[in-house]
Amino acid sequence: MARITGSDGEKTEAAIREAALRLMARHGFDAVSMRQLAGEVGVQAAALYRYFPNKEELLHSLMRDHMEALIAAWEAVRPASDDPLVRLAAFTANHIRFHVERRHSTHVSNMELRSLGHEKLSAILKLRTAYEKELRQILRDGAESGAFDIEDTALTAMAMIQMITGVIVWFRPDERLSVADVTRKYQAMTMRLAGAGQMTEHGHVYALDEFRAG
Amino acid sequence: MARITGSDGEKTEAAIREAALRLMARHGFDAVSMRQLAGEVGVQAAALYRYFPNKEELLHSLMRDHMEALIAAWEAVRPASDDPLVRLAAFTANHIRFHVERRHSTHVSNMELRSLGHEKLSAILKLRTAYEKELRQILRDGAESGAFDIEDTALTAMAMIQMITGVIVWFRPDERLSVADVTRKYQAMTMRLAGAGQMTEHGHVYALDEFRAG
DNA sequence: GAATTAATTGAACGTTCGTTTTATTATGAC
DNA sequence: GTCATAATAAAACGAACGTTCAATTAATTC
Repeated sequence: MARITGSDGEKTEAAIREAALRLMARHGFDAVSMRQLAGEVGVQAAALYRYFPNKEELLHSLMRDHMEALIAAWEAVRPASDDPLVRLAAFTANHIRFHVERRHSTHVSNMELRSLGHEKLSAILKLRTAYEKELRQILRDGAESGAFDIEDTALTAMAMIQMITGVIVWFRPDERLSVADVTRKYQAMTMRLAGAGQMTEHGHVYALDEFRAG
Repeated sequence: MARITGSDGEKTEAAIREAALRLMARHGFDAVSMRQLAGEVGVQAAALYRYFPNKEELLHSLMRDHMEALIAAWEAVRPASDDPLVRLAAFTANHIRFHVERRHSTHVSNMELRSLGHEKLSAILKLRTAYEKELRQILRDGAESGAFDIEDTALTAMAMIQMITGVIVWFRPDERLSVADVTRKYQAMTMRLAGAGQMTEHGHVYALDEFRAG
């Protein structure tokens, strides 16, 4: 036997990606075999090689998609305003929303970098650096304009990103807090880290609904 | 051939632990084979089974050691003072020093939890929770006494831990910043997150040398 | 210096891995 | 309907995996 009734290339590829993210997020890249992945999709292992030349390419493709989607999501909501507070609030909200919605691909992208070869690793890190640069620029602008009070912008940017990415470690959407709650609280914390504390006292921009909802 | 001149059980076990941490931190638990590990130690794979009954037990042992050492390190430097600022500064300094000094075991302990079975995972998480509870208590005491201004202590504690643990992602001890520099800057950031900003303006306790040096 | 114990080797076990090859079938175009 | 092609199955490849076991030797004990 070979081709099965109702099979469809595009659907199969999407199913492979989804299953790969889910399985690899839970068990890790190495612990997921091509047979197990194929079984989850309802297909034979050999069929996977019609869509990805090998296992590492599959991982790389998943990670590239993740990073490109993250950057695209940010570019879609990036405020026209040049107010650093508005921009930082928007960045935080977008980052949290994206990572909560894509917890599987976030886990894979954050944990499996070491399973990539040199060139593929560099390609992913390049995207990551470009994204982090956005935050650094916001902080630098805010520090220059006096809106923020920051001792070390590079270090603060790293600390912020680690803090807000960490949401997915403990956050479960069906608990006491909604995504909107968490976003608001993390926005308040990034403002504190940026030294924008004095602005919070008169009910400020970064609590606007557009950033709360993400 | 069998036993080799100069061989010694204790030294071999220590060498196995060290090599396992180094290799697993770099390549991941699954990607390190018992043969590769044995080769790094200068021994045959079968010799490893004299010290650890299997690969999972080895991982569990490494993680348990890591967590117990972390808790012991904190108990050794925990201030007698009940000033929340002093305690938070000490916690931050100890956490950063410990994780920078043990970056390999930190990576393994943070990344390979999913390679543990149910019971072993629970045992490690129990230790982790006990450690995190220390920070939560500091924040709660500070919030009650008015030294801190915190909206959500549990969430703030998680955010803080993620932030300060993240140091090992980017920090390399031979760069522009010393461990003391990084510690001081992260202490300032945890104080901001705790809402203790007003205290920093009169050159406060948490900049004392004992916490800077760790 | 003989007996015992601790430490290790080397070979082997069955299993699973990523991947390739070849054959087979459903689908879409004409 | 025929035909090309896209999609998959089934079987097989060698290599590597974690682990076990019997044999062997260094160190220790008496």
